[in-house]
Amino acid sequence: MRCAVLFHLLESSIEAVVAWQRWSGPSGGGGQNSPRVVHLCSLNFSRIKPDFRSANSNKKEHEKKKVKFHTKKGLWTKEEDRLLIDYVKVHGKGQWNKIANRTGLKRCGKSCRLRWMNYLSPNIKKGEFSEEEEDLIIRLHKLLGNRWSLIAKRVPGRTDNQVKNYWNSHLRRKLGINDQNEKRVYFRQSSKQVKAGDDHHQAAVDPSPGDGITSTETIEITVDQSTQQAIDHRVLNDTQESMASTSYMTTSWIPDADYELSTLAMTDHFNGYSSFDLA
DNA sequence: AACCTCCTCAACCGCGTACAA
DNA sequence: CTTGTACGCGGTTGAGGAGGT
Repeated sequence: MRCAVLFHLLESSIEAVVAWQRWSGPSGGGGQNSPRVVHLCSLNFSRIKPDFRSANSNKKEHEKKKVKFHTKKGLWTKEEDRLLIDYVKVHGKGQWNKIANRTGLKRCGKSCRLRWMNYLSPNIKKGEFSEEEEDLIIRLHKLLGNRWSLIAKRVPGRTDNQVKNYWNSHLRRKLGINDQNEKRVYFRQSSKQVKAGDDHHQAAVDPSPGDGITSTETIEITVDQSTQQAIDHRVLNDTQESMASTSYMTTSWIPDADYELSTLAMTDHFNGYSSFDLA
């Protein structure tokens, strides 16, 4: 019994760390996607530039205005698609900003990339989501939250945009989630900081559909110091074990995505099924 | 048939990091 | 170190279609 509780707390702790990573980034949403790295024991902020936004904003405004006069917006026509497909056949993916010059297509590079990645690429599966895909998305979302790119990487043939849209239009309603009553669970730790410099020791965890918590409930779990140390120790050991066969151990730096997929495997283990089923 | 409402999803937007010059 | 460019991500928007009245 005590063991089961410990595992539960351990799982919660892992999810809290993942959630904190997700929630602690600079506001605006974009920063959590690129290959950010986290330190195994102490999270390191040195790679995050303090005020990069202001440095870039003027330049980007200028860029935006410049582009606005020349680029077309809105839905793509078949002819535009054909031009883009022909371009990729010849030049491959990348260099999206050069497409306009090379093909006469009046679209910005960003738009071209998006069109290819989300629609034209032959690897994309179209049509209805299967029950297996749906189940997979639900489970992955439970663990990773709105990290659509990470989720999409584990749903073959589906793009982050497809997964995101499917979640927002189908699964949210199916699971009874809406903006007003999205569940948010808080873990309070009495003696151990989850987040560097955070005196309140709180980490918000994404809503977990189907976990039996009603929509308006808030759960607070208080963990005493010794228990927390045991959890920390166990988390560290298990994480290191899971990484033991990889080169990550040589530096103890882990790419963000791999860290989370490792976490996924661990939590799957505690849930009673293997993450290999997910692939 | 006309109008309205709701839903879906492709596309846009803002912001982030990486990297080369 | 700064600047410019490229690329990637999540949140949001809005056109267009479906269904109801």
